[in-house]
Amino acid sequence: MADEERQAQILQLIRSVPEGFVTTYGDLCPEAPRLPGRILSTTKEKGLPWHRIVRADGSFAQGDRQRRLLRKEGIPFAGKRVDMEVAHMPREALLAQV
DNA sequence: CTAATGACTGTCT
DNA sequence: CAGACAGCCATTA
Repeated sequence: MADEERQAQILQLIRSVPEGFVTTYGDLCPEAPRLPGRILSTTKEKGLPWHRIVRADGSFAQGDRQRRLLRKEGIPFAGKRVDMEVAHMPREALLAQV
């Protein structure tokens, strides 16, 4: 049952990311960054701001499709990647919201 | 049960 | 700055 708990926790964190900000896979699950990724690729949950989940270095996994959504939400860019200095929402901040 | 894979990450070349 | 490696967890073959 711990697995579902972990997944539910991750989903909740994803939902709590405010518009205009982004978070990383590592923040959603420091122990296994691949988990959030797998969940996002397999889950059928709707309305998830999956585009706000980016890599630790500010690059994103879904290429153009994601880039456009991010830009549309007014997320600051640093060249070709997301400006983490400004738009990054740390794990602690997400936990604090809940 | 073992091996391979994936929306990852930090460290080393 | 870009590419290669090894670690990490759960799913799939």
